[in-house]
Amino acid sequence: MKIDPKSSADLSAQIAKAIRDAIVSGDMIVDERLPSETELCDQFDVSRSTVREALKRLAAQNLIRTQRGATGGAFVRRLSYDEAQAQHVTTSTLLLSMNAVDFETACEARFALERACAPLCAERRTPDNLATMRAEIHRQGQPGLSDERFCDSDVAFHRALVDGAGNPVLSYQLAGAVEAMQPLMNMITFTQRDRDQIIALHTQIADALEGQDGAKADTTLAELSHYTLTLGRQAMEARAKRSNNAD
Amino acid sequence: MKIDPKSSADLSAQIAKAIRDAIVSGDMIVDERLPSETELCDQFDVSRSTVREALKRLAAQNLIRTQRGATGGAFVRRLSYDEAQAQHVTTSTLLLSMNAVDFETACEARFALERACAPLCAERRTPDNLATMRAEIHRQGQPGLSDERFCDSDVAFHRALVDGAGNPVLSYQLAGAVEAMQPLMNMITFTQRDRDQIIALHTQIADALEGQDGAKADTTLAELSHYTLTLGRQAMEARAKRSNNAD
DNA sequence: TGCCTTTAATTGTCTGACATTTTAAATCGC
DNA sequence: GCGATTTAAAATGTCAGACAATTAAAGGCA
Repeated sequence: MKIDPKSSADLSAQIAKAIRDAIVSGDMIVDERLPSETELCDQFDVSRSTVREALKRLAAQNLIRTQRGATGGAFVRRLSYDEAQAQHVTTSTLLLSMNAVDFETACEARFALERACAPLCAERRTPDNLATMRAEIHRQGQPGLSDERFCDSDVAFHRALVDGAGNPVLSYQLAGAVEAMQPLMNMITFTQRDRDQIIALHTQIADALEGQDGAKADTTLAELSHYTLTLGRQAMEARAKRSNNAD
Repeated sequence: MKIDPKSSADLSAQIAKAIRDAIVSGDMIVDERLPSETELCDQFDVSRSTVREALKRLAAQNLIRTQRGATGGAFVRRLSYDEAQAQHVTTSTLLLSMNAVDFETACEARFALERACAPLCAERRTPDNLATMRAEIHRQGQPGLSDERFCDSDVAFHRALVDGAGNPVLSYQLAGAVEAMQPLMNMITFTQRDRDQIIALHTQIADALEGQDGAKADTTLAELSHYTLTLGRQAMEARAKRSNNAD
């Protein structure tokens, strides 16, 4: 583990990279202890502050955990699905908001990926998955539900669908697409008619999955995708109109 | 922007979280300058080392960039697709390796997602996309190509397919699934017969996409998925046998 | 043996200093 | 007055040393 003395980058960034490479390449395994801060100072010939900044960088990426005390130190951390997912959702959300991704692009990506789960979910969905979907559908029909809560429930419904595929890697990958859409969905005002329509489609999807009819689930998802796209377009137009009037 | 004095977590982690929340929520916008380190010391009532550790955490997540000099400081950074993708690939790869995800799960996820791109790609693929695919197919057929290079080319082919859907969000999401599979694929030894088979399927896929036949592309991808799964199973069995013999 | 104290190792935080980089202001020469 | 040069100031990057807090192990005592 060495750093390039000619590089112009921050020392802490170089050191973090060196250690990260060791972890990603498998040179360091899960729960292995890194050298103590003092030892790292000697190894890289830098001060303790610099080493600490490097370690904080790794900690921010969930690559290490630290423990105080006599047998403490920094340890390679096992990246859990939940953490990876949370990280992925944050990154995806930021990516969409910072790059002004339009509703249609995000929506297309989300439903394309989600439809990929439909056949697997139809095959493997558990009673638990179905119960979650039914519960969310019920929640979506409750009067007085705010648009934001309606969206929350929508996300929960779709996550149940994705989880129903019984493939944690798939769930992890899709969480980014589904959850990152939420801020965009929150721009939409759902009329009662919109909600009824969406609930009807959700019910059809749940029915199809319960009946293990993957093809039906897929076509209904396509319908839902199309409908959501229409709602999104209307919302964006209304938004554009409002901002024009405001000028 | 405040931190909880009762929290037991590291101060630098708390400060990083406070700033991160401000960025993610949109309170701070792209290219906005954060207070200087000295100002942050005053705001949070901590030392400069602590503030710096917090800033390094944010830098590690590509949320800020820093600049030295009189008008320098830390600025909210626009997260680019490339960075987000690189981050996503690293996380996905680590997730798979650290959690000993089996070949079948990863393979299933990858092809399910990839098949989601097929119809879009058939519709929108550019001559450029097709040229890349053909070039990679040609590369895959060259004699003396190492297994690793063959895998590289395989990934490049599939990335061209994904990019052909013309949806950057989709490309970003799928990069994680496709690239993270590579270490697992690298465990496979591809015989000449395996390669011929894969090349034939790749050619069929490219033909289907060129002819804008999404359904054909999809079914061929399904075939390829099945075939890859078989190869993976064989490789895992061979590996298990070897490790048994080694005992 | 079992409980308590001490000790050592390690990370967390603070303080102060100096180096480096970059911009803006001040100065100088004309 | 204007352009070039010098200087100053502001900011991050790095270093050194100190002390606090935490934890586990070693040692001591009944």
